[in-house]
Amino acid sequence: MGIPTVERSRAVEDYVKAIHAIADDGGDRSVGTTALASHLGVTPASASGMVRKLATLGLASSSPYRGVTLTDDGEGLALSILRRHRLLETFLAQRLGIPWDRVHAEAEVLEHVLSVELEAAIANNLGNPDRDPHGAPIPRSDLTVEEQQTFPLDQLAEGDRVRFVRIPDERPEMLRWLAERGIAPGVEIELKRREPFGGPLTAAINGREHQLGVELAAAIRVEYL
Amino acid sequence: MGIPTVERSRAVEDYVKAIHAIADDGGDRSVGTTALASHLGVTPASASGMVRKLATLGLASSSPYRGVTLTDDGEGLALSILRRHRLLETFLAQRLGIPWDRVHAEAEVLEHVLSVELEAAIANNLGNPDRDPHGAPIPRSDLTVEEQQTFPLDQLAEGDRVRFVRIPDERPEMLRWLAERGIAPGVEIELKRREPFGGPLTAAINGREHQLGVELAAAIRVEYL
DNA sequence: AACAAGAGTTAGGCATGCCATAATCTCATC
DNA sequence: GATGAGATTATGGCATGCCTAACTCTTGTT
Ligand SMILES: [Mn+2]
Ligand SMILES: [Mn+2]
Ligand SMILES: [Mn+2]
Ligand SMILES: [Mn+2]
Repeated sequence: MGIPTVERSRAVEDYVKAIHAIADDGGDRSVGTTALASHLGVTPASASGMVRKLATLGLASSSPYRGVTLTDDGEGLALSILRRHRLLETFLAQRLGIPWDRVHAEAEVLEHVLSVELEAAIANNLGNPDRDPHGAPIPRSDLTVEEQQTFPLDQLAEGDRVRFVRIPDERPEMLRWLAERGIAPGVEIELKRREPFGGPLTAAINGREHQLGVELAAAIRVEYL
Repeated sequence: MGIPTVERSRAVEDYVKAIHAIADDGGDRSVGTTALASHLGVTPASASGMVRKLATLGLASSSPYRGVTLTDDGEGLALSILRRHRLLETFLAQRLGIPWDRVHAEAEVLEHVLSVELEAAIANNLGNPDRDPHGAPIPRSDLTVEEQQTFPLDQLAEGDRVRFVRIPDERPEMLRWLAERGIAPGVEIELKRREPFGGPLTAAINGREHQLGVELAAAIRVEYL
């Protein structure tokens, strides 16, 4: 633990964030070098080197050939970056009217530069929001996160009625497609039909029917009502 | 001219800004390497090297041993950074309630990272302000700047009545001292007395008399009513 | 139990970027 | 035309982060 006083390079922060992200959706096991590397678009050798560095910085621990795990410090750093990222996205969308498909790219840069004071001011200005524009939970200032069980829309059965919870923020085209149709976290969705063989899903949303491709349906996370 | 599309390092931007700043208050002549170096806290050798680099980037032109001048491109870059800086200061102070003595440090970092879109959104959100919290003019989006003649408060004669126009943003203590007394750009000032030998000035501001040290009085720029 | 394939690591380098010291050079002035 | 302040060059150091090539583990299969 401990308040991050040290200067952390952008690369270090992005690696830590990546390790956190990969571990998180693979159910918390340790992260492989290759997965990490491909996530960041570098070679495994590079990732391996950086992992060693993260270890000396006390951010990760890795037994060679066994994968990486974040230390408590590393986990804290990851969460604090995630907090800044999501607060920024929320602020940009809500206060500056930046479309939700573009806030991610901006936040990706600003997250590495935001001062503690500014982070606090933004959180305060927004009334300490729980979720970012894409429905992702914003880590609280004590770095706890509300966990919630969600399901990908493509696993529903016909007739299921659910609420749209969240969607990844990295795919602008998807976000734009949804925005054009007024589909955003919070709306109710009823699954009408699903075509076999990777066919589209038909869903009723806001009183209209929409055809959702499999990729999209897999990206949309929902909760049961 | 031309829209800055290329990646410019933070150092490059700060050098250009420094050249602009030094040239600007010395009445536009070319800037010496040593002055530039000491302004940035590096050795003349380093500044010399960077100046050569700025020249290859088309941002500055320098005849060796004769000092540096910004090219039109360089001037444009300087002004655009200045615009971002001052928009940021205004935004932070006005929308996020950051005290005016702290906005400078934040802006100093963010100015290098702000996207064009965000700059526009901020300007728009603020209603395209003319001046930052310290009274400095904000370059317009076409990079023109309103020039205005001002005088340092310490050059006034007893009895002069003036308006506080601006104050440098780099000295937090000064700013805090002023803020505590409700003295900010826009207020009227009447010079009551000046003590000789570098003594303080007595000025009536907001219906109260204040003793202003020489340094402070020299930093405060005013216009005649 | 041996082995191959895949995952991971190490070694060696390269590129960028920025700055410093030391030595040298230039130019304006006396 | 000597001098000294200012400027430049030559070298080198350090920090970052990436790559390729070659090697070593680990593990699942046979
Ligand atoms: Mn990032
Ligand atoms: Mn998001
Ligand atoms: Mn700066
Ligand atoms: Mn200012």
